[in-house]
Amino acid sequence: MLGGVRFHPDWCSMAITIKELAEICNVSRGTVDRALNGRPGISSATRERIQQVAREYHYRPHLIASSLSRGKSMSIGVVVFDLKNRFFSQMSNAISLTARSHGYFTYVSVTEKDIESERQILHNLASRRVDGLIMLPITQGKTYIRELKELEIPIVTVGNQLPGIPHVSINEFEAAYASAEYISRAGYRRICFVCPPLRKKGAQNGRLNIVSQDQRAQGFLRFMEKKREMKHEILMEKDFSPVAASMVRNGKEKTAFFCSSDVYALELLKSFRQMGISVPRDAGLMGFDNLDILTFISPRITTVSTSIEEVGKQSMETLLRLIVGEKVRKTSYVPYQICPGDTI
Amino acid sequence: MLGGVRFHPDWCSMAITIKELAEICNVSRGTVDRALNGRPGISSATRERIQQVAREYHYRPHLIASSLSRGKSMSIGVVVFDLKNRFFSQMSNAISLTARSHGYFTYVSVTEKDIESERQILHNLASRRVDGLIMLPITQGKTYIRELKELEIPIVTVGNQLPGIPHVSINEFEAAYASAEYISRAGYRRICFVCPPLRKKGAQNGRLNIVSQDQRAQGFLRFMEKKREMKHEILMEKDFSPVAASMVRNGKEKTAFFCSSDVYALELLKSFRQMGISVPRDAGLMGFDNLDILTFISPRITTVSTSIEEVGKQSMETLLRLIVGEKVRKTSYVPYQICPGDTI
DNA sequence: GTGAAAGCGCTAACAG
DNA sequence: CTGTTAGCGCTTTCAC
Repeated sequence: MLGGVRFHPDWCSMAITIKELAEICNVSRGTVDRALNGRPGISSATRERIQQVAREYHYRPHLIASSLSRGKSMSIGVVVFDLKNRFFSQMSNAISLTARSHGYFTYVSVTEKDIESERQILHNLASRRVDGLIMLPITQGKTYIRELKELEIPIVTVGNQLPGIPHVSINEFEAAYASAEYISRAGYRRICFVCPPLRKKGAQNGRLNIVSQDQRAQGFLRFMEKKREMKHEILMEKDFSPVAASMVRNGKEKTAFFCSSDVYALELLKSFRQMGISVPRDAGLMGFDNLDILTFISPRITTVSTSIEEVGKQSMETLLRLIVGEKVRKTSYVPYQICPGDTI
Repeated sequence: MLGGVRFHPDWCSMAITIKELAEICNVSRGTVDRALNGRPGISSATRERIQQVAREYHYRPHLIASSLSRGKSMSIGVVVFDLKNRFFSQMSNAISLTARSHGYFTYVSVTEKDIESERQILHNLASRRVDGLIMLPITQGKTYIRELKELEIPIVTVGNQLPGIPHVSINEFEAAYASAEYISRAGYRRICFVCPPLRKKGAQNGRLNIVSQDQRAQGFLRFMEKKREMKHEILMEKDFSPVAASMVRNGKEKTAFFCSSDVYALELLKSFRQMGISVPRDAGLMGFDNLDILTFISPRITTVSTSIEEVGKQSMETLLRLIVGEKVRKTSYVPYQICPGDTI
């Protein structure tokens, strides 16, 4: 490009810049900017002439330069455990769509439940100057929250909560409470709550964030406090199936297994089947999340629908509000719904 | 920050820049750059001093500025139909992980099988100057491929193929051929191939890319050509379940339904159950993809495992090779494996 | 309505 | 070993 002149639109393979366009059109860069970005203060004649030339030369705006200059990257970071879990992928899907409809693109990254990875990802995203962050934190604790605040980036959490940081999720507590109530109404006198090991102090120095699971447990327990006449247990072994099976075999009353996730319910159903225990004949079963794979399972597992797409959408909308400086509610709840099935 | 001086590390909330660090340390920006980015030509004494100050002031590199200056964004675009489909989300998960292990972050965006969205996304990502692109194209055709080439960005496709563009996937043709063979060996004399409507010229002007599904069909047909004594049909109605059911009821021979996706197999199994048709007693059933939800389904559906994570990983690795300018194979195949189940 | 110029924060080539 | 300087491509302010 000697002398700063381009001879043919398709001649040179390198991307054309605003500066070159300016030279070609014999105007200043400012004018090109006005023409291409719909800014005022330009005659429609020159505007169209410039737009025409830009098209001919396949001009492509350089969003990195633009970001640097405007101090906005138009990108947001999404940080989740992984995308294998349907819950997270469906949510990311909704986030990505909502973001794009507002001109934002999403960096999606997965922590694999590793605290150090999470830290690195967050810092990297901060360095990339994302305009906001939606995260499902695995970490918790004061130090961690301070670290997040020091990023000075608008953050919305989903799933697990972090005190002082805006949060979108279903009302886990209420949903679990209502589910227990639902089971009780169905006539069961004994409920066993199946959940992953909570407050596992050992792993990763007890910093793992399991607030969400914990709230489900709390909701369940609250209902049980009200219904003193009912029996309840909590099963949080890693290998819960054999224990559950022996409860079914040795218990006098028919037990309903209320699982804090559909995944556990599926596990249990599978093991029960292998052991010759029939659901709901020998035991009740209820899940949580209404994963879409349930439609293929028979018997239809009773569960709680948590409209995960809505969580994704609302978290993004909340984040956008934070980005433009509006105040937002610290916690927004998305509706849940009990989905009757054949197992309760 | 009057006079360009910062008094306290924690005093000012705005991020500190390399220029300010230079002033504080009484060195030049070049030296700070050398210290912070491990470049040679600096004494370890000043390096450590600068690093120390950078830490005190919570210096955070500005990757946007860095990208602009170096002409590399260290980000790559991932473009898929959606993340609801397990296939895509598992792949994106692997891509994201592999990318990060090489310092790249991934913009994940979903087209929802809309040609116009796909175009917009690609152009936006190009404007963001992603260093590479992994995509599962919905579009096909010469014009489209030219458009992709004009982006002048390294591209790797997965799933659907595009002539002339590097591609990573399983060998659909071979896998389908082998599956048909497997079914035949199991003693079936009649196979019905269930797939989505191929060559659907109507929708989106026939530009929809269904190469992947097509290759599965071709593999099936090739085997059938060899085995003239066997009967075969192809079922590609939208509402295939009733048709399949009537085939089971009216056919003289036991039919195996070979579905081009586990999703169809699941659908069929469900409908069959509702209609009192038992698998594999009344009909055989084979799927494709080995979706992980199959472990929860009984009977265990016979299927083909396509190690989708491997596709994600390899596509990213191929892309990285393209980015550094290495030559790559136009097509790399990832191994497939037949997963015996109880339905064939 | 248009032009000129000073950034945005970092990199890299060159001079000392 | 360290400093200087000219970009990277776009935005924005202020003159004219």
